[in-house]
Order: sequence, then structure tokens, then C-alpha cells
Amino acid sequence: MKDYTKILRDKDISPSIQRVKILEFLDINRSHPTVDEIFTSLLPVIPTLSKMTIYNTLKLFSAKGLIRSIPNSENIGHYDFNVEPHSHFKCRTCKRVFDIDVDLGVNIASNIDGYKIDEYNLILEGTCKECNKKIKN
Amino acid sequence: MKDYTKILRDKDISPSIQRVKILEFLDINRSHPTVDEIFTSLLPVIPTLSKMTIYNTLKLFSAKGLIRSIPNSENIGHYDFNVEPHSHFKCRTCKRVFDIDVDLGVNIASNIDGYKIDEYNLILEGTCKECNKKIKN
DNA sequence: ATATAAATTTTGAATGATTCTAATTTTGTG
DNA sequence: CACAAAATTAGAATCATTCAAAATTTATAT
Repeated sequence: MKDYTKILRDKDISPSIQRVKILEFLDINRSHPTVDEIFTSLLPVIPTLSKMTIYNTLKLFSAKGLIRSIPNSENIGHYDFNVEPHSHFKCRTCKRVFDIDVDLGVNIASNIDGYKIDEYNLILEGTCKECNKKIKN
Repeated sequence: MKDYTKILRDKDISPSIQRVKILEFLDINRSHPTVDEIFTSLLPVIPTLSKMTIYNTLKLFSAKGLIRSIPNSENIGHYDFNVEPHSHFKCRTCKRVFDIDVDLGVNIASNIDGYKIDEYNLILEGTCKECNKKIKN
């Protein structure tokens, strides 16, 4: 079992119950959950939890490089514990976000001068394996 | 002057005044406008215009491959007349979206089996040249 | 320990983008 | 020219997100 309290302290974040539970949830659930999914799942654990805390916490975690957010054309935020370089595929049918092992190489930052890049995301969209099968049947 | 009516007909879209003007606007304004910017700009031209028409039209154009939408972590839709492969940079300060000439190199589609890819987007986020200067001063 | 200040969480209202629904207008066809 | 189909419009509804202010919790100094 990971010591999320320590992970937070190492990033200069005071480890409140809410923050620890949100971080733990994101680590265990690598399905790129939305704010709403996090809220619904943690409400039984922390009955006083508010969505505002989740928004604040996710913003804080992102700023500290602890997690990353995944933009997509449906304009709903997904969050990822995995900050290692990898890409994402969003299924337009089931709405799930999958990890895709596409390596962009390091050469992106070097190409663009003048721009300060905080983050980059490669997002593929279309139909996932499962939904493809269902459509064909 | 381009024949937008013909461009629409070629894609089996009946060329209403609204659709022609929206397409023309996107062609002339390559600044990746939002729905609101399109609406505000075209309202003087088509006084009865409604935002719903713009949403419908952009969705239709996207589905027909006439334009593409640019996802970003601020969850606000930007639209691009240019459907040729290229990437985007969104400035978190001034909110503008810039074209970036990043070559993704290896063709992505071939790497991922089982997934049907309709579209892919590489979106970089951070601070643009101009905003960088302002911050430093 | 205890008072006080600072940080965090909570609540509910507000905002902003997008979607829904139903009515109206426009267009295409016989 | 009438009728059906398609497109547009208006306004309400929804959903994610943010704001502002109050309440709670935590940390600090006495």
C-alpha cells in the first residue's frame, strides 16, 4: 500500500483526508475519471465532500505535476494519475478514455521557440474495440 | 473568391445562407474561433441568427470532414477550417489558439489495432510569445 | 493547553457553454 | 401553388465549472 500522505508532503501539499482520498482514488482507478465520477465514488467515504474540493484539489495536483488532465472534444475533464509520456484514445460511443502507447518522442519542445509549453496531449478519437464489435453485430 | 456553395454541395450539404456565411467566416478567420466569436461576428450580417444554428452547423461540418474542432483543457470549443494535418498551441493567458508545425512522424493509425480512429489532435498548452514578454516586463 | 491566524473545506448561488424542445420559417418537389 | 421535409429560431433546461462568503479544520506562538 502506497503512502499517499508522503507523496503529497514531498510536493509541499498538506495531506488532508480529502486530498489523500482523491489521490488514492486516481491511483487505483486508472480509467481517467471525471470530477463527477470521483465525487460519486468518494461521497460514501467522505459524506461531507463537496465538488468544489475536487475541482480545487485536481487543479492543485495538476499544477504540482502529480496528475494530468486530458482534454477532449466533448469538453468534459478527465484526469490521469499516470504522468509518464503516453497518449489517449477517447471512444465516441462509450465515452471511455483509453491509454495508448504512442511515443511522440522528445523532439516537440525543441521545435517551437518562443512558446512556453506546460503540457501537451495527443488525443485520438473514434470507436474502441468493444464498441466496434457491437456495431458490426 | 471561393464558391462556398459548391464546397457545401460537394459534401451533400444544402447551402443555406447561414451555412455559407459560417463556412466563409471560418475560411477567412483562421484564428480558430469559438461559437461565441462566430455568433457575434455574423449577427450583423444575419440579424436573425441563433447560436443553435452555429452549433448544428459546426457539428454537421465536422461530421462531413469540412472543418475540425480543437479540444483543449479549458473546455471551450475552437473550430478550424484547416483540416490538413497540423497541431495546435493554446495560450492559457490570452486564450488564443495558434497553429504549430509539429510533424507527428510515424503514421499513428498503423500502430493501434482494434481502434477505429476518426481524428487525432495534438494540443500543446502554455504561454505564447507575446504573453511571455508581457509577464517578464 | 489555548488563543489566534492561516489554510482548507463547504455551501449555495452564479456563470458560461452546450443541448433540448417545440414553434416558425424556408426550401424543395410534385 | 400546395404540401412535405428540412433548416432555423427562441427560450428553457442542463451540465460542468467557478465564485464568494461562511464554517470548519489545522498549524503556530504564547
